[in-house]
Amino acid sequence: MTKKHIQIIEKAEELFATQGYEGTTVRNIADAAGVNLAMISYYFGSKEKLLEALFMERMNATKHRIEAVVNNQSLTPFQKIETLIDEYITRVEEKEAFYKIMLSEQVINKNTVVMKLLKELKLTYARLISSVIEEGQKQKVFRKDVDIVLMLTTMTGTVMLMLINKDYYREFNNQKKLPNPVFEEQLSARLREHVKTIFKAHLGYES
Amino acid sequence: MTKKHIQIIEKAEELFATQGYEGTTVRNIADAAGVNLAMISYYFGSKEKLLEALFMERMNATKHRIEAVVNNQSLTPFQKIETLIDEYITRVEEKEAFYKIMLSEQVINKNTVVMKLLKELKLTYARLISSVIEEGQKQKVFRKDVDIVLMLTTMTGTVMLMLINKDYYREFNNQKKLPNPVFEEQLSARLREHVKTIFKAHLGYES
Amino acid sequence: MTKKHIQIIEKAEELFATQGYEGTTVRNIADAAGVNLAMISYYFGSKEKLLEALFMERMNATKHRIEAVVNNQSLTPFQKIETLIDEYITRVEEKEAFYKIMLSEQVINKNTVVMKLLKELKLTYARLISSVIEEGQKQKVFRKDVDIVLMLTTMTGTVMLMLINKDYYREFNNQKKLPNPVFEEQLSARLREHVKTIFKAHLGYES
Amino acid sequence: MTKKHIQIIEKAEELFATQGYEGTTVRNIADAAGVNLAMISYYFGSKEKLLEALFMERMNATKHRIEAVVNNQSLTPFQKIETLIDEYITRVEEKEAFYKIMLSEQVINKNTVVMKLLKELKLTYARLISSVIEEGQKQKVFRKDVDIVLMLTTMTGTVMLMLINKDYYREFNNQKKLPNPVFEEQLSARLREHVKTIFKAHLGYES
DNA sequence: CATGAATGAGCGTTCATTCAT
DNA sequence: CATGAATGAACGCTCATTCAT
Repeated sequence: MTKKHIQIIEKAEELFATQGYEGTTVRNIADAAGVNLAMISYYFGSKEKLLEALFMERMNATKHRIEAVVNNQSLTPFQKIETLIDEYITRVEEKEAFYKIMLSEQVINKNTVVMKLLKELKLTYARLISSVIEEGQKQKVFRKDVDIVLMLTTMTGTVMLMLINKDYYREFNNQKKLPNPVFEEQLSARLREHVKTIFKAHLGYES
Repeated sequence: MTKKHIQIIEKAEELFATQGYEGTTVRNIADAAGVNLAMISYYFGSKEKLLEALFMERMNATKHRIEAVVNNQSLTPFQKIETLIDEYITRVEEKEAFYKIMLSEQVINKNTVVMKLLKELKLTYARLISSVIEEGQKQKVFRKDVDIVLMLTTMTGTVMLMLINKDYYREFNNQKKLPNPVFEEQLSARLREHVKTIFKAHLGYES
Repeated sequence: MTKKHIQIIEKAEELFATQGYEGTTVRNIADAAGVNLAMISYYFGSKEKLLEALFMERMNATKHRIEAVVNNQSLTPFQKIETLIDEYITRVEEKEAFYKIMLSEQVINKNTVVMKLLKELKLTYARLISSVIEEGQKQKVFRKDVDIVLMLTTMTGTVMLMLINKDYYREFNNQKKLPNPVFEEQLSARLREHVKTIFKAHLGYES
Repeated sequence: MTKKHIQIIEKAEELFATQGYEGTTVRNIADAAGVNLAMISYYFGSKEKLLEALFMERMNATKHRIEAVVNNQSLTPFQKIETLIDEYITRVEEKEAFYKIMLSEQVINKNTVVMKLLKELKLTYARLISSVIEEGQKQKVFRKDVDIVLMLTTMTGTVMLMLINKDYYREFNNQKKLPNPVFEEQLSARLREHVKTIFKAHLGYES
């Protein structure tokens, strides 16, 4: 990964998120990254491969973070769940653009390499969470009948939809005048609490 | 609305959902709808206007349904909320393609006519729900501190993400062999219950 | 020639003059004339044939006017020339649009029916003028060596270029504030005198 | 200006002159110039911009020629006028195609960049000529009341109309059998003499 | 004669990609 | 590895014309 590789990936991420994959031209990316147009094909092979590279990069980081939490022996199942929720929301906040692309790409269910990678990640993610849930069930702190995917769907769904509806949330709640960082922080806190509350109810534990 | 208008809109809906708006060509739509390429411009003016027509059509229907529920004097606030959840999920199940397009378009936050319509609809929707909530609060069956948008975000988020992750839900739960209609029905029921449970907890009422 | 025929021809004339033949669409004409789009093809056969009809109409009128002057036994050759100049300029002033189209069409030297008609008219015109010149030469009031086409070229060239450069003429001579009818009248008078002076010098007669 | 740029401009010039701007397709030009279709947009941005480039190129050359004559201190006003007439006719003979396009474009008085450039050039041209005339008037070799634009209109009109009526001139004068170069040379000489004679009469000088 | 609906052909333009240097 | 020039393919759209009614 040279410096230019990273520059290109970052600008591509930004543009794919704001204009869509199809709506972004290789020229757009080259211009934004300040590199020669032909370089993108040379470095990554194609526009599609650039998207793959971007996904690989971001998804690997995500995977490592999750594993770190799940394998952290010093945390109780309950703590792991709460940490995972926090980690997830933090990650989305840090990489908004990437998560928008991920969402878009999932809607358009093409049979691409990216989609296969994504599907694998999702299964891996669910299995890791599953192990945490089972750990909690053994310890009798979680309910028996937990629908993991449904629960994850609610988490990702809530966070994703909030991501794309942030402005509208702000408008509806008359918080347009609030400085952006303050609004973001408040929203983040509320979102975390909201998701955690849902999880608690669903898993049956009490904080 | 002639027959061909409808044909074109329906095929466009399908293709926009599966390939994205940008990923779908006017030729794709013309071929799928079995009409001449020029017809689409002839009828709708442009590809963009076709999308607008599609949104107008679908959003109007949605709006009327919601209003019917909210204005139904024979329902208690609690019943209205449950009916709205059911209506929403039913609507998404009926018009999967359209809701996928809506999701995609929201990610790419362009300043188009469609986006303006959508924003208006969302605000209208929230305001109607808001009136139901207030009604319930007056009757002291709902909590005082309810975050309407957050709640709606959870509902739409869960339903939307389930829409695009259905296959993966099935795979994770080893339900690949289940006949599709059965799976769909089970999922639908579970989803409705799940969302209603979250709402109950959030609004503070007991069924 | 029904009323609608004339309406169409007149609007077509206007549009062809201001937008060019290629730049004008059949729809433009139909809209401007307030008739159904398909009627133009039905009445005239095609866009090209409409242009032909327009040319036939205008050129016939022109031919009759010229013949009337040339065959007017009560005029001297000198009077005939002066009358022809006046008639020509009057005609151009009356039918500006048509003369613009004629000019445009001559530049694009396509082998169309229109062009053949136009060439014939030009030859007929030149032959009629020629007969007047010869008449004058026999009466020894005109020079022997007269280049008829060159002379006609100067007349039509001056009048045509003035037609398309009128505004610029006005601007250069600081007559922008002059009311349009006044400007037009002055210009017309000056143009007539100018062309007549050139003819006098060329033909060798004195007024 | 690369070789291909020039190739494209020259072929475009030819085609615009013979088929009109609207009547010429970008594909026509690409084929004629032996370049890829996309090259034209790649080099010039658009068909319109190609026309602009063509005008810029030709008009600059024209302007420089005129200025060289007007500023030539060794020439008397009378010589300048005669030289300008010769230069103009030579230029038109050399760049027939371009002058045809210029004429066509002026008829269709669109508000394009090209038209603005052209209007400027015409004013500049008139002002330069004007300075020569004034020079001659001070030296009392030219008349006091000279209508510069009318005079220029006659010159350009005569030359332009001769340009598009050359064949017809030949036919009327029974010179069809004359070899083309001979005809062209004779016509050129006659045209020059003709225009100069008109100017002499108008300006009042004697050669 | 009159017309709304329809269409094949072709328009100018843009795209991701390639390749000689 | 780096790049300006180039390109085939496809894009959305408009055109004059046709035809069933």
